[in-house]
Order: sequence, then C-alpha cells, then structure tokens
Amino acid sequence: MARNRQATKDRHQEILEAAARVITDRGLADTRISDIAEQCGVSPGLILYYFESKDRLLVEALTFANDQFYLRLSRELRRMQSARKQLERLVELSVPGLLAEFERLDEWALWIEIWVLALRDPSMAKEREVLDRRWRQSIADVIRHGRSTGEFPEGDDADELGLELGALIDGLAVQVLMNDSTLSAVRMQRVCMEVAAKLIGFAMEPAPA
Amino acid sequence: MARNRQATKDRHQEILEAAARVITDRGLADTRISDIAEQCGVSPGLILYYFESKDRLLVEALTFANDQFYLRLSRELRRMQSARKQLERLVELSVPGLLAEFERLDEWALWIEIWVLALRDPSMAKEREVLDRRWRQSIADVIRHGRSTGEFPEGDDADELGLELGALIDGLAVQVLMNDSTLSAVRMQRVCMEVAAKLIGFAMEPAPA
DNA sequence: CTCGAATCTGAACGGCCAGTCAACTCCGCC
DNA sequence: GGCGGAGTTGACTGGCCGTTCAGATTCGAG
Repeated sequence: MARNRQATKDRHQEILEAAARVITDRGLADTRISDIAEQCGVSPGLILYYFESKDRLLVEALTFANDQFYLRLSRELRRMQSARKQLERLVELSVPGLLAEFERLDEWALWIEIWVLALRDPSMAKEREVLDRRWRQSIADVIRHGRSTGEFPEGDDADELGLELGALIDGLAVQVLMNDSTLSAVRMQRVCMEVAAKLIGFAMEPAPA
Repeated sequence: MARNRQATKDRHQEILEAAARVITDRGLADTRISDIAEQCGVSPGLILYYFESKDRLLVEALTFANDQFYLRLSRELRRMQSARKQLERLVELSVPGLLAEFERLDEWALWIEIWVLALRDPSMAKEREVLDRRWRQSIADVIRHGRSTGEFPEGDDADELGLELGALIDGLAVQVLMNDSTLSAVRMQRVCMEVAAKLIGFAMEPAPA
C-alpha cells in the first residue's frame, strides 16, 4: 500500500512535470491534454484519471514549477556564507537564459502565464500572492543576513528593499525573456547588481574591464 | 470616397476598441469573436469582414490600446513645465487603479496579455519591443528634461535610469493589478517616487503627515 | 429611379478537444 | 489459480467557435 501510494505520487508528479514542460514549450493557451499525455508517454484518458479537470491540472502545474525554482534557490543560498555572494547568485538564477548549464525550464514564461490566470482565477490569485511573497522575502532575507554580518550597512526596511528589488528583477526579466534587443542577459545582471548596490548601499567592485 | 474611407476607419477603430474592452473584461483566452461583435452591436460576420482573422485582430487591438495609453501620457506630460511634476504624473498614470476618475481600461492587464503573445508570435514580439522602448524613453526624457532645467542633478545615463525605473514600475504594477494584499496602489506610488528620488538623486518632500 | 459596390447579416459548416466510458491489463492477495 | 481493485487505454461524444457564404440592405453616383 505504501508502495502503491508512492507509485501514485510519482505518476502525479510526472504529469505535473510534463505539463510544466508543455506549457513552457507551447504556451498555456495551446496546451492540450493530449500534449501532456504524449509528453509522459501515456494515454490522454489517464491524465483526467489523476486530475479532475484540465484547468485544475494547469494551475497545479504552474505552482509546482514555481516551487521547484524556489526550492533550488533557497537550497543554494543556504549554503553560502557571504550575503554579497548570495545576492549575486540570486540575480544569476533570476536572469532568463543566463545559465544554460542547468537544465532550465524557462520558469519566467510560466510566471507570466500565472499572472494571466491570476487575473481571473481567484485560487490562482491567492497562490500567486503566496509565491510572490516568498520571492520578496528571499531577497529581504539576504539583505538582513548581510546586515547581520556587517557586509551591508543598516538602512531602509529590508522588506521594502525586497519589494523594490523583486519588482525590478521581474520587470527586467520579462524584457530579457522577450529577447529585447537592447537588454541582454548580461546587461540585466549588471543593472540588477548596480541598482542593488545603490539601494542597499554597498560598493560595486570596479568593472572587470 | 473620402467619406467612405472615413466611415471604414471608424468601424475599424470601433472594433478595435470593442476588442480591447472585451479582452480587458474576459481575458485574451476567453475572448470570442461573437463577444466583440456583441460589444459593438454588430453581427459576428462583420468582424471578419474588417479583419482577416481573429488572431490578427487581437494583436492589433492590443497594440492599439497601448498606443492610446502612450498618447494620453505624452500629451499630458508635454503640457507640464516641471520635470518633477511630470514624473509624478507619469507614476500616477502607471499605477493600476489609482485614478478612477478617468474612464480607465486596465491597460496593464492588456500589457500582460501582450507579453504572453509575444513569447510565441514574432510579429507581436517586434511590436512589443517598440512599445517598450517608447515607454522607457518617456521616462528617460523626463529625466533629461529635469537635468536641463536643473531640477535633477547630472548622474548616470538617463536611458539606463529609464530602463531601471521602467522595469520597477512594470514589476510593481503587476502586483498591484493582482490585488496583492501587501501592495496597495498608494504604496506603489510612494515606492516609485522614493526609488526614483534615490536613483535620480533629487530630494523627496517630507512625508505629508 | 436604377444600378452596382460596399456594408452587413446570421445560418451553416467543419475542425478541434475536454471529458466520458466500457473494456482491458496488471498485480497483490487469499 | 482466480478474484478484485487500481491503473490504463483509446474510441467516442457533445459542445464550442472560427470561418465561410449566399443573400439582404444601404447608399452614392449617374
């Protein structure tokens, strides 16, 4: 029975991963149940055996993918001592397409789909707010950590700074994701660190000419 | 004939406005041709008489609505002498739901739909970049204006600042639009001006306690 | 008034796809 | 070895909606 429940859970998660993948590739609007089924080598009927409707599945898939991103982020940050390094890593992971090394779903594309859904679906709206709060908090925590070690000076409320930097990263990430010809991934990375330096109040290293 | 072309143009525009309205209300994904027809009191067939396909119409409607916003913005800014006032007005117009007075389509909801489309539709992607560049440029122009009048100090490249503040506003606007319980319209307005003050380097007035 | 072009209508067509279902397989258990 | 339930299949259905089309209406020009 434990084995059974485990197997069930795996299939569940397998479908969620497949769904996230398909949404990333084709976009939420063009994602069909049969695409998801095909992605995990299974018949379309089975998808509806595990999820009560397509809509519910899509919502779950989107939050699932976001969770994955958050888990990776917080796991990595927890390992680092230096707040400065944490901040750099956080930015690095947030710039769409900067790190090809990792198998990277384009989380950001999913994030935008979440926004659209959240405009009309109350359950998604609620979910979105939770995810977003977590994101801002991660940034604020890095700042607080930096202050406690003396890397960053005291200053404005850390949560306020988290809000500001989070929004900045969101806004820039969208443009990079869209392949804006004037905003490369590397430039976004630089801009984020420069603004963070100004707002938090630490010194940027001299540009690595 | 001139009359004819005028009439045609009106119907064209009428449909675009109706489409923008429907998209705002129901979301791009749930917008049907018959909804748009109903919105302008016309039969569904006529919509396809003026636009070659639903997809093309939707793309045009989205850029049309964005144009409207931009025109209103630039018209208003042009009238003002003070760069500081311009900046305040620009922020005011950018905060979703702050000004109920005007008949306000929620332009921001449309903007997010543009992002989603632009991820997959190359023509929309191109359009989006143009619209975005115009937006950043409006901000940069305000900064340049302020420097020329001495209201703002010289400092970092104005285009860079336009990019940064534009992204900040985008990111915050999304959250306000989603009714984030921790970010009210008024708070967004304050945050924008505070960050602008820090980055551009002017002094905020003491809080109007 | 007449003709023709532009505009407009709404019924009908056709493709698409979420969701259903009856049947089949697999596997653990008695 | 056979019973039963969970897991799986894929054909089918029902509704939806973009698009087409054959004709009605409007209107300006001659």
